[in-house]
Amino acid sequence: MSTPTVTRFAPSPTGHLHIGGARTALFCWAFAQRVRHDGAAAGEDGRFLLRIEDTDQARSSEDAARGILEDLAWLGITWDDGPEFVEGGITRGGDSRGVGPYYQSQRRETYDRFFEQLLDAGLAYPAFDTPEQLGAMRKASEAEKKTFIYRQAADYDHAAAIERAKTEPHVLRLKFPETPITVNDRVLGEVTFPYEELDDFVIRKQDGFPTYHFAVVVDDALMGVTHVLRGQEHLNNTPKHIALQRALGFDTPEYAHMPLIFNLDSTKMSKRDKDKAAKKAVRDAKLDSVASLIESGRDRQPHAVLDLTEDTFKGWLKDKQRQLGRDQLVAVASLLDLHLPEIDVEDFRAAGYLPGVLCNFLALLGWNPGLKNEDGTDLERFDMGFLAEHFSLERIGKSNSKFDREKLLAFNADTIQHHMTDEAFAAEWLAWAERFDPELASWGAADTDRWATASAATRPRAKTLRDAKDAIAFAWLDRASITYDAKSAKKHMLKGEPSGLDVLPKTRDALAAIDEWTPDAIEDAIHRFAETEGCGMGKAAQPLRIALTGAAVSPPLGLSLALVGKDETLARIERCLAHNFSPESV
RNA sequence: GGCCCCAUCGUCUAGUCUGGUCUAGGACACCAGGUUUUCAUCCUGGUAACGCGGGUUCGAAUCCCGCUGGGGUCACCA
Repeated sequence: MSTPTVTRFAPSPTGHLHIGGARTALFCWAFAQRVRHDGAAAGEDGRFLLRIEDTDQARSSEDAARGILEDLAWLGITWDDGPEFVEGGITRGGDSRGVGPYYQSQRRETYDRFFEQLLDAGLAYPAFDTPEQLGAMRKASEAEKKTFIYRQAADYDHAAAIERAKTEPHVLRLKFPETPITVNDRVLGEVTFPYEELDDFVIRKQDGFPTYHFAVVVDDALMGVTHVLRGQEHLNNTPKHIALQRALGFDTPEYAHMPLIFNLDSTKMSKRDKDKAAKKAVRDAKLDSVASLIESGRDRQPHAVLDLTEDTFKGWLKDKQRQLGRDQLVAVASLLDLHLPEIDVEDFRAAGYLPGVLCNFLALLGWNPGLKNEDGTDLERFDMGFLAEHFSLERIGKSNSKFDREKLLAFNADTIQHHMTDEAFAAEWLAWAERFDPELASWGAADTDRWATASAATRPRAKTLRDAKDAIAFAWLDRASITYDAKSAKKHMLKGEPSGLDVLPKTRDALAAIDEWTPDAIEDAIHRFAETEGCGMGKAAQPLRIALTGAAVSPPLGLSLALVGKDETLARIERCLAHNFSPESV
């Protein structure tokens, strides 16, 4: 077998997986999959590698790394090489090629070896400038309206510096070769950077850890990465990486820099957006204390807001910079009935989006299959398998795109409503609830038949797994607390001859006579009733809906009544009949 | 500000490499009708774009130049 084509995704574990990172990972995955798919017969392999870039000691965490692995797994993005992750009997990652470890913090000796090599060859050198000195140099350059470029001093004495480095804190810098560097990008074409713009950047920090630039180049080379797909924000880093590869004697991989993703209003999609939205909502509601916030959401659980002190809260409100924790933001949002913008993969998951839909939509941001459907419309709905077969660098666009949540929502709704069976939906919905709505999950698990009915009733109306509950909220209503919507009651209960109130008792009797309380039997009974009564479906159905839910809206009656149960249905009808619907009272 | 990248409907985009078949197509959103026992769905129709200015050419959304606009980047972060 020939040398495999290897792509890699290398997140730094400083938080959840950002939606932009998810797209990068998706493209890397798809590219490797395509090679594997097309090259299988020829003995070629495509591999997707995952590496954790935790060289920033202060900001990295094991929890974050674990979270990113989970997010990727949920999306359906599998990695061939990398941290091992076992879930549902499926193992992702592992070190079958023996090029690990995949945490950069565990690769220190490797980096040290290459630092040594560079130092011996005089291609890298110790530098002793303090942050203060560097700051002053930058300031001086800025005063001259020039970009600060760090260069080795003309009288630099390498041997002396090496000696001095034995006892003094220092960083290592690359002696940048005096030549322009051309990046041959698979998306953007040839891009040349003049030597004058490139400086002797730091490759080893004072704490001994490699900088990103160094680690990424060494690891990519040693791990056999052949194709580097990353965001366009890295384009300016590429000449540095190429210079390093040359100094170290590595091959330069293929590069493909992809366009960036922004919010609809052109701002960056940032974790901060959520905090901003919450802050604005709290201010708009003129709530200036935790107590008033909890008061405003009276009937909701305060959850994590409770651990907020008044001081913290007030400080947060006043200070643009200060941010609340994730759980606290969620709590604030739920108290205010506020929809926070989804930024991280986890946000979309919590909001009830399907992973396949998210990937589909993400793939369309910057890539397009360029194919048509049979009816002549553009092909834009596809699954992971399609991506694995059709993804190509050539069809990646060059311009940035904006993330339109409306379209994502439309895709998600379409999939739930038109491309999913009730059974599949029931399973997905329950899995979602287990993670994000335990109360709903236990209600669902308690009665399988009822859950199936609930799923069948709500699926054709649900846009997300989260909003699925809305359409059948009446199932949980406490009978005594049902209030009848005045407008609907007037229209469907009082108007006409006969009025809804006249028909309802007879409808009740018809229902009471049903033996087998199933959606179909109920639906049949109501239809037969309307026919024999000659009153039309509207006259039979709408009063029932009002009795059941308090308003004239519900899923199809068979499903709605089956969901509520026979006894409860009849009880709600009785309560409704006992209610005073006189014109004055409604 | 220096350097670098980009530029088709409000948004995602097809078309650009290989100029004519583009009075620029699709999707989402929006508007107007229609179907339906409510809601949701569904069907039909509609509004809406080649940033500007120069070239090249018989002919330019497509090629070239300039301008404008947008973005990225200038750390001992990644």
